[in-house]
Amino acid sequence: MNTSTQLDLRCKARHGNSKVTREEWLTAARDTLVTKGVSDVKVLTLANQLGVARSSFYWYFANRSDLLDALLQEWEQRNTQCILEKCALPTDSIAQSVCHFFECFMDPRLFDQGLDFAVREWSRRDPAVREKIDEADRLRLDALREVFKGHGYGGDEADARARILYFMQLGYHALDINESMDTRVARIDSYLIGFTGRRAAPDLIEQFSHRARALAQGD
Amino acid sequence: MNTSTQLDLRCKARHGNSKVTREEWLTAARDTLVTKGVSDVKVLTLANQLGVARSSFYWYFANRSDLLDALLQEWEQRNTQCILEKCALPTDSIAQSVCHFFECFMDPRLFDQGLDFAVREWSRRDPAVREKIDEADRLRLDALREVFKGHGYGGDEADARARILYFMQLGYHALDINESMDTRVARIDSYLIGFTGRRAAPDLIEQFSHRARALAQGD
DNA sequence: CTTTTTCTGGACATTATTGTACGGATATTG
DNA sequence: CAATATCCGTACAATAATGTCCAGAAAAAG
Repeated sequence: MNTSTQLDLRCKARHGNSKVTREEWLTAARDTLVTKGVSDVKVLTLANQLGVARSSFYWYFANRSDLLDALLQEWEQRNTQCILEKCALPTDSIAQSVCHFFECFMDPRLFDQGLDFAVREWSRRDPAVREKIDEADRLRLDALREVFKGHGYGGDEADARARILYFMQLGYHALDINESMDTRVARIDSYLIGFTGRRAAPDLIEQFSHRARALAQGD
Repeated sequence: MNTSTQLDLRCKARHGNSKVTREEWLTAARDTLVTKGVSDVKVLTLANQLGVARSSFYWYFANRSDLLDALLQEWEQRNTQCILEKCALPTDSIAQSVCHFFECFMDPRLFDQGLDFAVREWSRRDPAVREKIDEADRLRLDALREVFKGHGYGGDEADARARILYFMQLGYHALDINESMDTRVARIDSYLIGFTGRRAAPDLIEQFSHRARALAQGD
């Protein structure tokens, strides 16, 4: 408890009269962006949440727009990278590649689904944000298409399957379904047939299910 | 031109000093809900759009919440019904059933994709709306699962394929992709393989492509 | 033409949100 | 301890949004 307090003090209250850090403003703002949407990210609300006066905000940020810019930059750096990395992993089967892709969405430390969706919603009202989302989608779909092509699918089918897989994953989260990991894991066999058109090796499924349940526990 | 003017008069300005109708308030509100989200549906903005004073709004609606209730009711009556109807159509092949399902999303008179997505976004901030979205998703997925089961798929695979198909469709629109109908039709063959795991009859594809292009023209 | 019904517009009160100014509190530094 | 840099809080100003009140315009009904 004592060391933990010291650690807190090293992060917060590092200088002067500080009660909250810039990071805490950003975290609160990201939470609101994800749960309530960009138009509910308000300086007053965040200040009340953090228990400080509204004016303190303007020490860390020039204005509200400055805060939103920071959030967008955070998303831009994080979410696309892990998909591209998973797609680049060499595998023996298409099923294994698809499982790698799935891992992005099962481990909250990799791909932040809520943030991705929130930014997408935001993009519908802000052309600058829209441009960045479009580029992210293009990069991710390109990577997935190459994965299918690398496992012997023709250009057209690789493109269609990449889109089905990507849109399915996005659509799943857009619906904000509340399913347990067990429920999802139970369907992985059928999903892989649907996505790849081929039956996956049983040991791959076993391996993936094990890893999925471990991730669900560890978090 | 003359008859059209008469028709306008029969709808608008039916009584007293009227300049806009309740329907016009609703239409403007629906447009804003779809393009900008629920938090941008503001009485002042709508009044400016329609060219009347803000206070006129309160003749037609008790308050802002009353307007939003009306929009939700409109969505509830429209969007789920056409999916259930298309799923209930008897067919010779699963591919034909999937094509029927697709028709909902190709004909704007049937399923309003923008409205559906906007309500989904809205539901993330309003528990009452969330309940109605959940029920709609349940009904639609149930119907799709029965379609696959009716064409010989086992329970688990039918469930997985219903979800893939539904989430793919939702995800597609969530990403707000701008593709021409020609581009989409060119992929239908590969899509059907991905969704059903079976190759569709060539004449079915030809028939569906023809109908798709006709719908794109007529609108 | 008069009365009635229907709808609009301007004025007012209230609340929410953004942004600025400045004094003051607190830990760090010398 | 004194000086400094850092951050917070109160007060003020401006704008936008909601909702209410009521006079009055305009078509419909008599």
